[in-house]
Amino acid sequence: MYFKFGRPDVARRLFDEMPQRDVVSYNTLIAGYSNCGNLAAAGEVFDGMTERNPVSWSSMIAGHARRGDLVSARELFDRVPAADRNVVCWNAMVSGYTQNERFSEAVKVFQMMLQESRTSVQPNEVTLVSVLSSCANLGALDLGKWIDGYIKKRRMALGLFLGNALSDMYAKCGCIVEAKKVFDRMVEKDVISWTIIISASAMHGLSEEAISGFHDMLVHGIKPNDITFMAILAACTHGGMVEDGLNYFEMMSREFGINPKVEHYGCVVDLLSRAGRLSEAEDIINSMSVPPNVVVWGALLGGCRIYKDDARGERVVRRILELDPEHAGSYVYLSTVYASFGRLEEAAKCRLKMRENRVVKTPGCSWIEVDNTVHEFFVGDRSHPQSDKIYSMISSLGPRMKLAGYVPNTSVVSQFIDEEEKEDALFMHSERLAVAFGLISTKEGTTIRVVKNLRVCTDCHDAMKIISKIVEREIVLRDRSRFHHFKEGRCSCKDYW
DNA sequence: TATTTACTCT
Repeated sequence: MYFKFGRPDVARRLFDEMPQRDVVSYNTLIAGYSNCGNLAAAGEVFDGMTERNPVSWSSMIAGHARRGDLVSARELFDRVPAADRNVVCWNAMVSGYTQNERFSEAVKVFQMMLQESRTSVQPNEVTLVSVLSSCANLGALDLGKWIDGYIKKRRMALGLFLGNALSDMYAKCGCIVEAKKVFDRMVEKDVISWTIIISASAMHGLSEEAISGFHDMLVHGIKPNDITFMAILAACTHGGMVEDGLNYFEMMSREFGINPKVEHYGCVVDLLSRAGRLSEAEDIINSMSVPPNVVVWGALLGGCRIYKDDARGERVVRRILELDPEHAGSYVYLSTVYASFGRLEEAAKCRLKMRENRVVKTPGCSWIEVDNTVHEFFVGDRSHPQSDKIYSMISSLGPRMKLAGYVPNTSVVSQFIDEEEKEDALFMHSERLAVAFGLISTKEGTTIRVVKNLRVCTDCHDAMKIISKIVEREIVLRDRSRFHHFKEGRCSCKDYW
């Protein structure tokens, strides 16, 4: 109780004054310290215990995981005596990885658990919710489907948590129909269930469905929250429905009393910027009720890049670098703009600054699930065991793609861009590697599903359209914010993204 | 006394 009031000192005094202390009193103290992030104190108490139970262990594991220290969490987990390693200990480890975006590790631990669980513990709802969340992030549809089967086999109830996690997994793995089926099967639905469906429609470019989902939700008496509005704004952005988006943005505070956060401004600025309404977007930033962050300015910068508004772009970059001198996107943008004008000296200065400030770009990474295994590819990756086959598949596609009308993006700019960019151009983008691997390792005609950590570039987007046509395969590519369904030379996003 | 779902830009 005193921990909840932010008074660990009082809690500790009470503990020290107790006439006798059992394992429960120790555990309470550990949980208290660990909840308020004081792992040093928690560890001291833990180390001093003569007798521990699963509660002591899981509190410690969860405490470290919450602070992002997965190494310590895992060390503790590996030290848990077999007799104490109950389902909550496993869950603390799986959810620890999930919450720290270490999705593959979460899946690995879950698979370890299944190995052991034949004799001892069985996964429960909490385990499955965490693993499903990891599957959703990884786009691991096979494992997700397996878990769906497991839920059915064990006749587990589809409560709010499990139903939402399952529905979201299907949505993020590209199966929006399945996601809706799960949603329909759920007896009880909350704001999260509805938000998942709205956001799923948005991700798949089904703006109308997202909007009708929003209104259905209101009819069912569920109040939208701030995240629901993020989903509906994203739907408008992906569909290019600017006026609708602006209306929902206004409705949010006027009708639902939700004050826009910096995230909502991010959505609206993105909405306007992608549609080319750059000065309106800039006006919004300059009149925001909360200070704009790098994300908001970054959304406007994206618009400046698409619509080649260099003057505004320069202004925006200056604001971004004030907030984050290491903002990689700004430097890349600047060097491209300078180079396109032939201002090579400025471009070179820009590269120098990047090096001085140790700017690190997030490397492009894509992954594909084949036979229950997630295969990961980075830009220009040659580390995959089947690398030779992958690259020869790509080369063999080349001439066929050109015949079908594919023109690689060899604009003048590419000669002047910085070294890293050049590497990108020379090496293969990760999504092509993943798709090529899919082509050589799956049956003819099956859909290829790839997930990418960044947005797909125009060149790869063109390439994917052509590939889908010449190999007669559907390619489903999930990028950072949405799905592209490539089929017969076309993309579901209608080239607006 | 311990563990669980949706989230803006590059």
